[in-house]
Amino acid sequence: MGAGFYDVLGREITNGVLRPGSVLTLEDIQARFGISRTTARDGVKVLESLGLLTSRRRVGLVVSPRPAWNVYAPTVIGWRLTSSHARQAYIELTQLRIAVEPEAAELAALRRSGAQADEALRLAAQMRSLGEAGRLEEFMVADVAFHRVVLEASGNSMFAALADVVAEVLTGRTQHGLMPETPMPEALDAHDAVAEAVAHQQPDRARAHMQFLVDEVRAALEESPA
Amino acid sequence: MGAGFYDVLGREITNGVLRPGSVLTLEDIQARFGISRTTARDGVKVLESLGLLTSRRRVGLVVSPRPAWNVYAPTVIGWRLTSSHARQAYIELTQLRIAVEPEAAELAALRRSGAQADEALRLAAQMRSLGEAGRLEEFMVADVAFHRVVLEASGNSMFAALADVVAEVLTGRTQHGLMPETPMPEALDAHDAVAEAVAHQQPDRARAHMQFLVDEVRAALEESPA
DNA sequence: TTCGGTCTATTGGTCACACCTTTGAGAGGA
DNA sequence: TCCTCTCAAAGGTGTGACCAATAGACCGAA
Repeated sequence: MGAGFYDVLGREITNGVLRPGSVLTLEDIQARFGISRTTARDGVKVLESLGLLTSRRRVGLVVSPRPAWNVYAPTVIGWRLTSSHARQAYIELTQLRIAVEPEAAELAALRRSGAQADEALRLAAQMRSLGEAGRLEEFMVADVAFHRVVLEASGNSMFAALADVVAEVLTGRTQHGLMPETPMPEALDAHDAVAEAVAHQQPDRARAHMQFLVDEVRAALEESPA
Repeated sequence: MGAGFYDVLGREITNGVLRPGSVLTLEDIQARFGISRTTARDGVKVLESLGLLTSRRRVGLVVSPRPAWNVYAPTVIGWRLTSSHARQAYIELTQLRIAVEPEAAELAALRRSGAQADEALRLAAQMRSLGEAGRLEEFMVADVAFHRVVLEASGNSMFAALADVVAEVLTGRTQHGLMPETPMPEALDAHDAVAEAVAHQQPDRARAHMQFLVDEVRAALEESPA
């Protein structure tokens, strides 16, 4: 894990070890990681474009305040999810998911391609059989794929870009006790209903059933320990 | 406008002039912009971290497919909004806003600080007086500030990060005919209601009135020409 | 004393050049 | 036909030099 040295710095910043306002210099970085100026600047450039740093002449590299971070960049999401504030990150991602998925389902019902409709139906059916058979591992894979199809079918690239985020949340939910582990029958029904509504181009129904699904998540989120 | 050469390339990619799969080389870039390899690599590094490019040895710099783009990065949003597909970008941003703001309002009612409550009330009142006086320029400023406060008060950094996006959408809405230009009385009432609900910590009410506001936007979006 | 301009050391920004590392693709043999 | 081996093309890294901006110290006039 960890591609380059910038990975280390990125983690330290998102983790809070390097607090906003802290100042580094290229020389610090070169010395610390035993790399050349060229390489150090490369990494800094990345962190800069992720909103974690700003470089100022005669000053150095200043750690940016949290509101400046690109919290939607996959790299940053990854760092946050493996930091000591992972739980908070999961909660925020889940809230985002709750907000977006019903809207995405509605749009998907309007814009989905034929292939996407088939895929949604297929995955919903697969979820049912895997869920009822108790094959949880494979169930989760199908679940992730299902939500990805819906998000992509929305035709909105900003929703589609959240597919990985939702995958992350669905995969990690059990680790944080934010969701029931065993798929509940009503959830299976709701997935079916969403798939059918998307396939039959019924936006309101698609939204309603997806709303049901995320409301379950919301409830689990609210009753989970702070 | 346009910070460095990477700005030009970023625009060409998001615009579709440089299509996904196209291949550049560092030498191409150096020659085209008359810059050194170091500088060229700096820019490439940025475009890479925005998901617009991937560099592969022995091949060059390959323009990434659209799903790989970091469409939430402020830079990319800016490029898309000034590209020839600006309208599509606006629509997507607006849909995102529609999805997120009701949820943010609900959370804001639970988590807002005292100062944020005061600010929301103040801005709502200001919107009313400015709106009724027909001072549209200043009205829009207050409107933007209002929505920013709510998003920030949600306590979710991913919602807060959308404040600039919403500002962009609100500012640019008249240019795209996606919203009525004159603030309608019901909208003023709804803003007031959201502010009060947030101040009095009534999450359901806050959500409902924000929902009313974005439903107006949704309606305008649906009846606008494709 | 206070304000404003100037001067300078510090730090990032750019450049040229050399060398290392990876890898696609073609040459050549089994 | 298929596999392997080689090689050149491209990005990746390192070095040292110099340019450009600027925070902060310094100094002088009001």
